[in-house]
Amino acid sequence: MEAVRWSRQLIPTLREVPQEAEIPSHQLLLRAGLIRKLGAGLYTFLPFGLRALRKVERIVREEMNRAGALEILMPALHPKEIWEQTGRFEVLKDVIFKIRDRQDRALVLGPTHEEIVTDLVAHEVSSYRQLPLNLYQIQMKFRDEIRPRFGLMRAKEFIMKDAYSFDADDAGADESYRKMYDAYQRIFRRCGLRTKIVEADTGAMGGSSSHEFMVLADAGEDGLVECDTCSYAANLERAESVLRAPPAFEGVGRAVEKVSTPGLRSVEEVSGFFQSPPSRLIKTLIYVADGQPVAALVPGNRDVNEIKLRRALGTKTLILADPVTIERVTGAPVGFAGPVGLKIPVHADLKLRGYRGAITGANQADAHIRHVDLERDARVTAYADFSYAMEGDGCPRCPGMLRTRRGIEVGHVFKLGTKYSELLGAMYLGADGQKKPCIMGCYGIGVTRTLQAVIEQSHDDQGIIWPVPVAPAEVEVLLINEQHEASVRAAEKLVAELEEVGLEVLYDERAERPGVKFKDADLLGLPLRINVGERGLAKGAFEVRVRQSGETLMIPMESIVESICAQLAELRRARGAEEQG
RNA sequence: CGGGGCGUAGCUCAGUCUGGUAGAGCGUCAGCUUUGGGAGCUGAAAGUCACGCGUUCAAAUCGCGUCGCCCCGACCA
Repeated sequence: MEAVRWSRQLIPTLREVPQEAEIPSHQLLLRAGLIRKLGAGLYTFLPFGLRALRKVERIVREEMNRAGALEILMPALHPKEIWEQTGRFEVLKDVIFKIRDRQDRALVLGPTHEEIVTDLVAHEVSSYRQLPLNLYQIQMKFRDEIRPRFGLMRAKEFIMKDAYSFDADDAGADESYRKMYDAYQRIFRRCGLRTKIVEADTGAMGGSSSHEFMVLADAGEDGLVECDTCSYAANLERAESVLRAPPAFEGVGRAVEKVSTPGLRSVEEVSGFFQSPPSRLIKTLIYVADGQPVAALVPGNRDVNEIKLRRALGTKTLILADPVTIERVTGAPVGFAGPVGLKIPVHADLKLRGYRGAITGANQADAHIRHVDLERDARVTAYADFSYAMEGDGCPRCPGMLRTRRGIEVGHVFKLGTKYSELLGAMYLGADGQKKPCIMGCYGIGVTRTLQAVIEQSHDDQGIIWPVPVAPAEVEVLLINEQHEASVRAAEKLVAELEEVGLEVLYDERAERPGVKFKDADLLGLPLRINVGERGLAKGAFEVRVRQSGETLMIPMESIVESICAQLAELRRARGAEEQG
């Protein structure tokens, strides 16, 4: 095989940080010459970016196959009708790219494939003997994101591995789910990623149970909580939490008192005026749920989690009321709503249970009331958990405390039930002769996002530090002086020997100064680098530099291949061990 | 969609307030020199100053409009 020579490759490294990139992984993808932008959320993979991507894909394939899933490839273009059959064209209309062919037929660019795979199975599966079945593909998805950002992290088109399981009964579906859950752990571990598995909301997908695989990173787009004591962890959209002790405020037992608060609308303004912590306020938000106004109450220091609130209310739609509605419902302009005397249903967050001595709006312009005892003074329709969990809240499962983190969602597994199989007719005939819908699960991995997450989690201020299994090549041979003939001969022989034992080698023989090549090597971040120069040759040795640790070793020329293989094995092993811990 | 920022050479940016005909560093090309952490010297190429309309004797610079990109928010599988 012809050696991969840097001078014959396209690895356009950048000395400076491109203006377009904010977070480390995005900057490094560009600076290391792995990707280039075409437009917002649209990227070209350059040769070395593609090599790393293929490595991730290979790991995903191997583990999916090992778990018994079958690879297929579905179309990216879908007739619009199939999306209308499940009602998801309406649900997803904002993110679906819609196009028309020359016959003016409506098509969409597939944002996901539940409908397509279910339609396939509806046609091809008819007996319980064909189940369980798990079909997957690795393919480009298209989503008209509201805001693409951070390079590959949230793009308009991205590569996804999506798998869909079909089972005859719940026990089988649970087993399929578990297999995928296990496979995902193996996949991310092999990619060198530390992931946190969290309970998640099922969102537009529908279904019952769901877990997300999160890569912890400050630049992550998702919030999550984890318990410092037990294994509880959840996406912030879903996270439950408890207040250990109801707060005790002064003024408990006294009668409600109206206080003039001209122009003070926000929690900050009001709590400042009363010299009270924001948690003492009861924040009252007016929503319109399925067309009906409702009040939602949360402690003043917390925000309403609308996903949890909608679930608690059991409504399809939930939007914050407009100022006109608020004034009509509360009798006061925005900023002075309170639960006392409201004529609409009042839903209170669980953390407000037992709130006494609280402050809230008076439902009258420029006035608040204090000494409010929620039970005594207001008619609360129902209590439910619909505020966002916060750092320091109690764990819902144990006496521990919750911490908040940020993460990148790289994988998501769902139990879907029979929603799609019923709508699209994916039925099978059971042993009992009964026709039943397949029980489905779906399982996604953002492949391109995973690649970026690896970089986000594994870099230093000099560049990328590739985990061996996903590195675009395993070893870089760096020729220090391309005009020194003995060095050239030694380097080329070395490259040939390394390739002989099956290693992937990048040979930097460019006519550049050593410093340039060193900097580029650190930036590109291949696990091991061998410097070939006069200094080492004089001692009959090669200088090996380990990217991760930064340590430099002098290895005798005769044992170099053996040493490199051993060190790569060690690097793989160390990463794996880290995962166990 | 709301808020903010930006758009000048391949990249990073100055010049815009106060209008006078295009700049720097890096990169590229040629040559010399140099070769262990982004060298030095000499020379060269390279920009319809995002686009359009307007104001003006004169527009990168002022006005209006459009497009693109980035960030924050809302949203999100």
